Amino acid sequence: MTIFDELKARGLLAQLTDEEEIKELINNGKATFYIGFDPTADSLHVGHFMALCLMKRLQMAGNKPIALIGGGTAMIGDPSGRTDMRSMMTVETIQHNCDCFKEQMSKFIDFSDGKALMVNNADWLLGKNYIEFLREVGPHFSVNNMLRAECYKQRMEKGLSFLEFNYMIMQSYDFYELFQKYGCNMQFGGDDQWSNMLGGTELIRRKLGKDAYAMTITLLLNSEGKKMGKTQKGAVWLDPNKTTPFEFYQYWRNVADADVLKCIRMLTFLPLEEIEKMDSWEGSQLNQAKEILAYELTKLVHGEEEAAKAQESARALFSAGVAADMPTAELTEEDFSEGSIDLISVLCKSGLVASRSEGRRAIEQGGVTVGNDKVTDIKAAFAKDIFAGDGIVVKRGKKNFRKVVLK
RNA sequence: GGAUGGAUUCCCGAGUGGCCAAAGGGGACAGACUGUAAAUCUGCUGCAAAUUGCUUCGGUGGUUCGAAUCCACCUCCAUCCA
Repeated sequence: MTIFDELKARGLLAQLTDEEEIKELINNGKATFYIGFDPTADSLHVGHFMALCLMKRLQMAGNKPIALIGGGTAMIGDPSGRTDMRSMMTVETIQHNCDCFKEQMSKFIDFSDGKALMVNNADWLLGKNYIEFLREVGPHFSVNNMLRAECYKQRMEKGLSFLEFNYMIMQSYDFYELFQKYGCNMQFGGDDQWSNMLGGTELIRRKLGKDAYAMTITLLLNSEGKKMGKTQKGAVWLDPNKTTPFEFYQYWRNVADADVLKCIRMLTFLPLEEIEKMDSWEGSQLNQAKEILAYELTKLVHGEEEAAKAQESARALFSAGVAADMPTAELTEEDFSEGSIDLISVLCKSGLVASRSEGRRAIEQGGVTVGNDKVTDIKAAFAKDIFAGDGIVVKRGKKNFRKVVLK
């Protein structure tokens, strides 16, 4: 099976500028392609992960990836897919984020021996002179056309600043620059990037009279049409310090039935034949598929050892209620008065609830378990010795728990 | 620069002098049912020393016994005019 057919079978391909040409290039390892990542946070998240996987797949097929870090474009802020304006980031933050991105990416992509490149568009964008730049690219963009682009259309009602309006031009220039410098003939990205990417191919054609190609990958949406990889607490991060391997595992363990197969297909490297078998699974059997999905992804991001640990913990916790490797919270002597501590304090100190009011509520509604006992008395207090040694498992709801130990 | 309309809790959105910690919906959280899913039903959703107190309706100041609500100035946003 060719790489192109595989990408297609996995449902990754969304829009392509020239299907035949792109097929020819990537199947024969003749593509030098880039994907841009704007350093808007200090860690990559699940959305980036798809792009990294795509890079990896194409690299394995002999193509050369260029990871572009948007140290320059992040100064502008991409309005695509946004209904409000991004807050501007300071130069220092952007630089810090760039460094973090670099480190994380090297774990996925093989940058040795020039098999892949990493560049930062700050290197060529920041030094630009405004007037010169305008004369260089300005004539090739039609404002009329730009306003028709989907990414701006959505913003016409809510408002779009001139700053953000320029984002497309910057991204287009990146492609142009990479095309000339590295012979980069293709750009990939999320489907929301389509209009920005077309800006690049257009610019190359107009300025150089050459062809370049663009292809977008399907955005990973859940069955409700929302972007996956987001929780109410924010994104699901790849950095284990921001999202622990266990949390990461649980995120995928808990996806909706309707989304499991799609996720396995799009995100894992499992052979397609194997995935086809799962396609007929129904009902509670899908639970197995979720376990596979969670395990595979945790393995890709955090390594086999962490994945195994997360899986074990999850199994143990949900069947027996205790696991060897689980989030732990420590109490100190000062937390106790006269040798005991009240339950609301325990919930707060362990980070299971954000405020005492929330803790009180959780207890009143019967959502709190200490050890194996449900506790509904908000005044309940516990003696020091039950936290001694291995400590005791405190749960809020079914999926939030901490082992609470006396230090 | 001018005219008009706006800014309310996580989001949308009601409230236009006391009965307002602020309707309704969404989301989130907890419970029941389940398969760590979905749907459904119930509860709940500012903070705390919790039948009470404290802080909150873009910002600052003012009027008033009392302000999300009235006045002044400011900031930001949208629409139209230039």
